[in-house]
Amino acid sequence: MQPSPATPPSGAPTLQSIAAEFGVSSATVSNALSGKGRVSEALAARIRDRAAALGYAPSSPARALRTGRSGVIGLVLPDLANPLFPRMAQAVEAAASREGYGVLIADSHGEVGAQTAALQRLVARGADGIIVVPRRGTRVLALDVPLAVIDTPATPGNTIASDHRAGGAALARHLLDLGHRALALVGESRESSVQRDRIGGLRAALPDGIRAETIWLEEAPETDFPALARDGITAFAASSDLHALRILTTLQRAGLAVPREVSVAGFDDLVFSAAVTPSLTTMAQDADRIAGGAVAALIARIDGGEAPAEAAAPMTLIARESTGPAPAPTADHPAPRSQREITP
Amino acid sequence: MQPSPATPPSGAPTLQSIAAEFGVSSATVSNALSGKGRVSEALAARIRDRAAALGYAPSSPARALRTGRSGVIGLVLPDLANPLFPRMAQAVEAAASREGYGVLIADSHGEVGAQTAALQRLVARGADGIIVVPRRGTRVLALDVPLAVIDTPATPGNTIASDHRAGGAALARHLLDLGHRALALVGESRESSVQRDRIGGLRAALPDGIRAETIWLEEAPETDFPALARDGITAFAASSDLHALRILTTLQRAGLAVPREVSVAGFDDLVFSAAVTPSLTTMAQDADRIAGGAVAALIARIDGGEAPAEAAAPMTLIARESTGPAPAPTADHPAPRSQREITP
DNA sequence: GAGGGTTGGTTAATCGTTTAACCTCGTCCG
DNA sequence: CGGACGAGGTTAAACGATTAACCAACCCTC
Repeated sequence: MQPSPATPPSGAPTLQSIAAEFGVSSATVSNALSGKGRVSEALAARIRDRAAALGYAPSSPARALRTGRSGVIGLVLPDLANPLFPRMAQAVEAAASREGYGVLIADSHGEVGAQTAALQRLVARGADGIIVVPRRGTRVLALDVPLAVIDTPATPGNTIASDHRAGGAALARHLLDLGHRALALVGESRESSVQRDRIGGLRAALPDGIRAETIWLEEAPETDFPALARDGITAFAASSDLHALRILTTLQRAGLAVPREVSVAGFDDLVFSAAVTPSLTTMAQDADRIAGGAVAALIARIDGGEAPAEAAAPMTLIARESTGPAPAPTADHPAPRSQREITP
Repeated sequence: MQPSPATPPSGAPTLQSIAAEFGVSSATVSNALSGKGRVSEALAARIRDRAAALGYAPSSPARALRTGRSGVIGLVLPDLANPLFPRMAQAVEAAASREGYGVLIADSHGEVGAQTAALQRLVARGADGIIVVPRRGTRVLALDVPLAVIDTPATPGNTIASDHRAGGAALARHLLDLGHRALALVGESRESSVQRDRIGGLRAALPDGIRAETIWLEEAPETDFPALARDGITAFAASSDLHALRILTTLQRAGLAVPREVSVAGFDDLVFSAAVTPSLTTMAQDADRIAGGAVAALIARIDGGEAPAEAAAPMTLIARESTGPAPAPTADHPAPRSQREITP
């Protein structure tokens, strides 16, 4: 009984329709394709060929119903419009599909309530596990579904994240090395643990005697950056390239030369960062590594094992044109004395 | 027989477990919850209460298997890292979840092969339909699954899109109204039908006698924008805010005042466009409308009907600081004579 | 030449929901 | 009082894949 050319009665081929062509049972076809049961190699080969020719794909609902696994993971993001997250989404999608998983997205639109709602929707849709990038310092409620959280190493419940603190420190060192002794550290909101870590890392790496002004834009939205520069600040380090860009263009507009007179640096190496003039110096996250780690941890959890916690991924400095040597101190703005200089 | 407090034997509640509590059949519970069959209102109410209390959610694989509908749509994007698409993804997700659908994403990473591969993965995962934002002028292959395409009105097979051509024309008019008579139209690639339409719309709206230089960055990546400005160009219109930003910062760096000496405008109102100084004038897409239209059309197709084709959504001009009146012509750069001025 | 092992399958149950078809009362009407 | 009817359920079959349990040959060995 050879395969009849007859297409399956209607729609997509199923195990049954293929089985009927060969006059065998559907279990045999299943076994042949999965290589699990006992099927003669000859028959198995013919079945595989035929299945391939028909473009057979197992019905995922049927498989999901039987096995209890949907092969889909959920991804909850605070705000897709924020340029940082698409990068993460892209990396997660790539990592997941490499592992044979699909990705169901949910945007919590920045609202805390929507975040939990999104989680539940994803669970209801049958996600095997969920990756959450929590909104500003939100604690993710424990759910009875495997979870992986991308936040900061410091956050309890965090699965994997960039070492934002070390990243901040490295950026601080970069600026110190360039001779800057008066910096402005610009964040948006203290409530974001990521931003707290970045700014905190920057601060902590600055020795005493260095002038450092911390500005939270949420609290001081009208900050006059050019005025700060004229007041002696020679470098701005922002917690995001978006703010760095804002600072950069504002300084440029005010006639200040970047990086000759003032340096500017940010975080995350956003799409535009390389495109602007001067191109932005930035601390980049290794999105692929973070996403890969999150996906791996999540899958491990789905498969029952505990996740091998790899907490902090290093960030890397991308030094571009927007940072340069600190300008020579003028009489107007003497260099602040650092402790290092005082104690020889 | 009242509901026993006993939780269902294991895991999530099912129709059966609830039915058992009430001593009725699972069909009755199904009917009570869906309001379809014949169930006494009293019993139905008790069942609904209990289901709500238990947090019952129907198993989506089971439902999908039975009904042939997964309640999930796929979204294929060319490149999530490109800031234009997340906006669209966000709007699609919002519209879809409003309609009770989940969104499965797939990033084709700009590769044409990956685009078809992504489509097939999504179909295999059981997507009821797919929304595609095709990569630069790629024709989407016909699949046996409902499709909605977001490209340009001109593209065959397109479902819905912004009227990029009219948007270009409107932007051109804005610049003409400001007195500009020498423009540079800057696109990235001719292969993108969206960009062709935008630049084409700009060109077409310019009367004879207006100087207009079209620049495709893919072909002339080293274009010297400040030189163009010094050569008499007073306005740059870019097919994307990303390029507009690049032009803006390059001009600023070169010491040209925007918009006093040169105007710059772009498309899409990307995240950073309002944040830079000067803020960017831009032609914005109505992402919610496009996404909503695409989702509606797709669902209509899924439900068997033909989609009500609403082809072109208008774009809206967001005039900000980066465009202003054309500078008074100097002896060095006399205003080109427009036909309008010649024939009174 | 009977028992044991191996090979190559088949049968049937199961996952949870939906839905058409059927059944069993009680009621009402002619 | 017999039959029709409606209200309120129940039964059972499907959807398609997986998998444990079973079974029929056949081969080999003692």
